[in-house]
Amino acid sequence: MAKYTGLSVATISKYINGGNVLDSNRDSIGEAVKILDYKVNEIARGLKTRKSKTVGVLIPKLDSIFTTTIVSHIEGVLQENGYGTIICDYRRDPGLEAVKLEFLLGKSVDGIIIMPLALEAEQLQKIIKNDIPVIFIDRSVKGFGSDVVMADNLNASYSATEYLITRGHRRIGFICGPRDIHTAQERLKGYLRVHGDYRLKIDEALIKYGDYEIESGYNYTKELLDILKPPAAIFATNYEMTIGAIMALNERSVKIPDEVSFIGFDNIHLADLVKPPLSIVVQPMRQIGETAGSLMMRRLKGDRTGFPSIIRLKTELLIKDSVRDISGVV
Amino acid sequence: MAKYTGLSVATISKYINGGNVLDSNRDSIGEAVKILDYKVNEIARGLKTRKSKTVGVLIPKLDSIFTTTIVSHIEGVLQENGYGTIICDYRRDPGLEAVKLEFLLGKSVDGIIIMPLALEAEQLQKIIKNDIPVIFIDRSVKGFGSDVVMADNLNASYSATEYLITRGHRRIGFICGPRDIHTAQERLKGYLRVHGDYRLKIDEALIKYGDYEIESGYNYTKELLDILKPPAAIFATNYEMTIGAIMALNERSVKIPDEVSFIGFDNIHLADLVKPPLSIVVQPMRQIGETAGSLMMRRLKGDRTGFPSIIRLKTELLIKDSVRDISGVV
DNA sequence: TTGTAGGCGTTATCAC
DNA sequence: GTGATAACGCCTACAA
Repeated sequence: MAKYTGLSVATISKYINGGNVLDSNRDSIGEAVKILDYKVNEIARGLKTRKSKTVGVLIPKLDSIFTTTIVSHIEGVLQENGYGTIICDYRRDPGLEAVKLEFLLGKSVDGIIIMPLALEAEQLQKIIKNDIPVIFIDRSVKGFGSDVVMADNLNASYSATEYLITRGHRRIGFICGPRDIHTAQERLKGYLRVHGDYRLKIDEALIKYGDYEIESGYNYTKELLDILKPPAAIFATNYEMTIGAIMALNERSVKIPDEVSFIGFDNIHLADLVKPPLSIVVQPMRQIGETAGSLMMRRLKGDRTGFPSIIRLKTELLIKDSVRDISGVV
Repeated sequence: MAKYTGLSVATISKYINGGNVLDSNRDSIGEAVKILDYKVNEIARGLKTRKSKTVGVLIPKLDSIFTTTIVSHIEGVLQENGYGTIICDYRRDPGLEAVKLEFLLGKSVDGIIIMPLALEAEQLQKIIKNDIPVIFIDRSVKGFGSDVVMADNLNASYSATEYLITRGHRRIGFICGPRDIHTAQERLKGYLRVHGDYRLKIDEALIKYGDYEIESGYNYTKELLDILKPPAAIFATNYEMTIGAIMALNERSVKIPDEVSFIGFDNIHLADLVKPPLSIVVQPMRQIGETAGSLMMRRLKGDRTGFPSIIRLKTELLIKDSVRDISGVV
């Protein structure tokens, strides 16, 4: 480039980075760019600026529509801002989680967005020595103060359960996630709190701790159906377990909502796929992704306003036909 | 590092890259690595070696389980080989498709895996001037000779249709993908060929060209139900359109398989979610991903055996209860 | 406004 | 086996 135009690399660098250059030179450089099909070498630039214009996204699994939808929107926001996204999937493997995080850092990402599983604050602290922005999505890491973008899981669960209660249901089966996962804890809290608020007794037998996988939704639904006094309604608290639950209900030919009322989670398409259409809790995946993306952009620009901010996004309870109103009946 | 150990950078470089170093030096460097928490700067290395140890994956959309499952397995294979993956989603936007491709190249990826949409050979040729390996998945780009890993769409569709035919169905509604997409063309060919092989007439009214989205599955299913002589069976040829079709069938309260037999596509979970369990064509997503990943690794290592190879992976027809056998009845 | 020179962290090529 | 030294392509003082 320098040779072609007869100018120095400094001038050209200025041109590239929008500095002041004589019009005549501007033109000739512009022409050279075309002719030589010049592209800045981001690698070389990164070496100098210590920025890669890339953020890493670390997620538990690429096969969950919840996660990928969020990631997709994060990616969209970053892309608009000239940033690339490296997506890493740690397959819900706590070992891999740390490994991949290091991998990401090794790629010199400028920031990192994590949906953590078993990561601990200490580990994180050690791995991320340089202070690049870290944003958690969906869950946070206890003891590691950083931005978090998540759904308001407690109230999501509260509302859904409340909906069942106000329709006259008293024995509500609750298929919860793992005890050590934050979202699951919150959803459980919602369930418990609404029972308290309505002065209803909790029957521990109705609470099943699954692992957010299809299998456990399937198995625990069956278990719920098999207990002595089976629940009149079942609430599954994530997408996969909702699928599992429906499978079990189908297999047993349990009529929804006549025999059991049901509320599921997460997938809006699911709602209409099943007969009858399912009432579900819908998480604002798009909003989570976009919020995380733009927050990351702000942090990247050095804006630390409100750090660490915990952003809780409202969920929506999509009402369809899977809940029977027995409030009048009772 | 050099300063700390008193050795030259050259020696250290050799150590890092596994060259011969005196045992004593080996130890002192090893110690320095620990103390200084040394990490190779991949950026600087990349600048020198012109390799980023990263491959780009360009996909139409992150929200399709078909795509993400494949990507997940690609990523797994690459990771095992020390390679990173940059995933780019072009949102089924032909404009973005080229943009993101350039973006990927800008990141100096060493190889690129593409699930193309509207990309043309010429464009590709222009964008990818340096000859990094390119592997297509699911579909290829006409006129651009490169490796392709895909499902055997023709036979997948042939078998599914044949299954319907041998069960006595003659009027089979076919919800096809866009005419200009290769997978759709192949699936259509399968449908046509089996009709030929069984000497059955084709009724054009039964073939609907959707766009692989839920909406079109929904609409065309309704259209099929509304024609004068509606089909006895419907075959939807991708995941999204299968969902749409089921929604339409549910909405109309059409009984499967009593009133209409049905075969769907792609999602194994779907099969059991719906009542009755659906017979579906299952694509070997894992295999596609792993094959593409390891093929990429081979190409990256300079092994050009069999280039360009077109790998067609067998699909499976998962038989459940959504097809009625009327062969005896007729 | 433009050019020169030095450096970012690494690898490659020589001598030694 | 080791150490200077020159790249890699870019950015940034600082000097002209």
